[in-house]
Amino acid sequence: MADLAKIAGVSAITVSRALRDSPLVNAETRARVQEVARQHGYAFNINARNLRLRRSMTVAVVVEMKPSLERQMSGPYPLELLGGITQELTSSGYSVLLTALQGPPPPSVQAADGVILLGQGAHEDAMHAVRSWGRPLVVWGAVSRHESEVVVGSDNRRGGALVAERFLALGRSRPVFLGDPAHGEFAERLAGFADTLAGYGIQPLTPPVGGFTVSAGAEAVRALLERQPQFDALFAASDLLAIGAIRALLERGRRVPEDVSVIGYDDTPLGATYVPPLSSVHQNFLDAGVLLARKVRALIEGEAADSETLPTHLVLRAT
Amino acid sequence: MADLAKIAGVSAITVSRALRDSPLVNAETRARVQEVARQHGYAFNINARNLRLRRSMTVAVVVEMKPSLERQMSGPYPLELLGGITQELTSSGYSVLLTALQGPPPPSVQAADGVILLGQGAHEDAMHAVRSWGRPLVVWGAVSRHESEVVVGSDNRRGGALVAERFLALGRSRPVFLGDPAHGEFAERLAGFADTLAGYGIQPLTPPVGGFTVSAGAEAVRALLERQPQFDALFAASDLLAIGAIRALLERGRRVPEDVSVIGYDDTPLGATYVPPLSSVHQNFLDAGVLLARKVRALIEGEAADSETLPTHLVLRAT
DNA sequence: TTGAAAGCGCTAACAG
DNA sequence: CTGTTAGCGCTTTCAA
Repeated sequence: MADLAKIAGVSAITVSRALRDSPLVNAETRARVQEVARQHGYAFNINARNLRLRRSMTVAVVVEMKPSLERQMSGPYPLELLGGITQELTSSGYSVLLTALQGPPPPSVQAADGVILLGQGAHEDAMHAVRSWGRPLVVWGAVSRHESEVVVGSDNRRGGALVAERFLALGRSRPVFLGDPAHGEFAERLAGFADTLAGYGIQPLTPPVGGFTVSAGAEAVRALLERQPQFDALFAASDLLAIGAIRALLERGRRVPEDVSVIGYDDTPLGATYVPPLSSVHQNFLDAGVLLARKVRALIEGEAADSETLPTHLVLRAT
Repeated sequence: MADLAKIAGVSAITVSRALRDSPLVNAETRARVQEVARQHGYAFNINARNLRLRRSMTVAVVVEMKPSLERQMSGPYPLELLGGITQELTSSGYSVLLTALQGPPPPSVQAADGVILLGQGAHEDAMHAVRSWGRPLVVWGAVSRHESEVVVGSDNRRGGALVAERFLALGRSRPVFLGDPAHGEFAERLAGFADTLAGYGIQPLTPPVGGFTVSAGAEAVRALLERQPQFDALFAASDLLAIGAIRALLERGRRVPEDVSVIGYDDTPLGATYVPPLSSVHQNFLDAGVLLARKVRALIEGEAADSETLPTHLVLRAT
C-alpha cells in the first residue's frame, strides 16, 4: 500500500480508503488508485486487516464427517445445508471454514467470528466442545432440546403429526415408528406422531433400531415381523430406514402400500427415485442453511437471534 | 502474550516460543508458561501470526454448488471428497475454506495458500477464473484434459473399459453409452468403453442426453427406444442416469438385466439400494480427497506434484 | 537458554 | 477530502 501510495502520489491511508470504496475519498483519486493497484497486480493482505480490525470475517462450520456412507449426516443433507450457508455467508463477505471436529481444531477455526454446528445428533458432547470455544454459536438440530442455544431445525413434531394424520385418514390403526429416539430430532418426530395418534386412542409400536442405515431399518422390521406382525402402517425417521423397512416387508411377502403404508423422512432423491417411490416428509435444507447463516451473522454483529423452526410438509408418493 | 509474559516473569518472545513447543525454551519454563496461558484463558491470535509469517495456513476448496438436487456435483460425492480433504488438511494444521464460485471471491479466499477446485465439469472457465488467483492449484476431474495443471481423477478410461469387458463377457453385442461427452470425465469413460469394444468390432450407440438427472436419463432412453430399440446393454455415465434409464426401460416392457444389462457409474448408495440393485463402477472419493489435499500441500510447500489417476473397479449387482 | 529490537500490512482516530 | 501517528499481536533476526 505504501508503494501504491508513492506511485499514485497520495498517502497510504488514502490508498486504503480508495480500495475500500470509502466515500471519504475523491471519486477521481479513487479511480486512479484502483487503476494503479490493478496495473501493478497489488494483492491485498487480509491478515493485516483482520489483525487491525480484530475479526476474521470467517464462520466455522463444524460437521461430523466420518468416512461412512450410510451415516445420518451423509447423503445430500449436509451438502445442501452447506450450500445454503456458503451462499448466504459469502454474499455478505464472510468466508466459510469447514471443520471436522476430530481432535483439537486448527487455530484458524478458533479465530472464527462465529460457529455453525451441523447436527448435535447424539453428540451433545460435540456441542459442549464447540461452545467452549466461546464464539457465537448456532446449531442445526432439534430445537426444543436446548433453550440456552440458538437452534435452527425443521418442525419435527409437525412432521410426525402430518404422518399420523395421513395414516388416520387412510384408516390405519396399527402404526409403527422406526427410529432411535436417543437422537433428538427423531425423538421430536416420534412425539408429534404419538401425540396425534393418542388423540384417537392409538399408541404406535416403537421397536428398537440399531442405527441410521438401510440395513438397520431392514433388521428392525424383520425382528418386528417375528414378534408383532400385526401392523398396517410404518413411519420411519429417515428415508434410509424407510427403504430398509420396505425391503424387509417385501421379503416377507407384505405389500407396500396395500398391506403396510410407509412414510419416510427427509424426502431424499434416494427415496423419490426408489421403486416404489417413497412418500416422505420434506424439509428444505437450502433455506435452513441460509437461515443458519443469517443467525450467526446476527449474533456476530451483536444482534439478537432466536431459535427457529422451519416448516415441513408431506410429499405423497406411492407408499 | 505480553501480559502472559509479565505474569510468568519472562519475556513475550519466550511466551511465544513456549506456546509453540519450541526446543529453544527450557522445558520447565515452557510448562509454566503454558499453564499460565491455560489458566488465564489466553486466546492465540492467528491473524497476527499469519501477518508475520506471510501465509494463511488455509486452502480454499471451490465447489460448484447450485441449489439443485439432481445436479452432477450433488449427492454424496462432493461431501466425501470434502471429508477426505478436510481430514487430511486439518490434521496437518491447515484450514479448509469453502467457496461457491459465484461472483468475486471474498478476500480471505484469495489469501488462501492453495486452492482445490472440485470438478472442472463443463466449466473450463471456472478453472481459468481460479487459476487467475495465482495460487497453487489442484483440480479434481478428468486427468488427461489439462497437462499444465495438477489434476486428480479416477481412472475413467479404465472404468469404461471394465464395463465394456463385462458386457462382452455377457455376450452383449449392441451396447449404448449414456452421457454427455462434453463433460470431460464422461468423455473419458466413453473413450475407454468404445476403445475396448472396438477391439471386437463393436461400436456403441451414443444417443444425445440433455443433462445429468434421472429424468434426463429416462428421456434419452425413451427417445432411443423409438428410433433404435435393438440394444442389449447400457452403460450410463452416472448412477442417476442409469436409474432414469432403467425406469424408462421397465416402462416399455424391457426387462433388466434379462433384455438389457445396465451398469452405472459412481457406485452411489442410491444405486446400491435401488430395486433392482444397480451394478456400478466404484471410485473412492475419500481417498481422492486425501490425495488432493496432499498435492496442494506439496505445491504450497514448494515441492513438485504430478497429476494422478485413482483406480476404479466394477461392483456387480443385479443389473 | 533467554531477551531486545524491529516490522509484517493494514486502518481508526484525530488533525488539517 | 487528505494526511500523520500509532498500534493491532506475533515472530525472526541478532545479541547476550
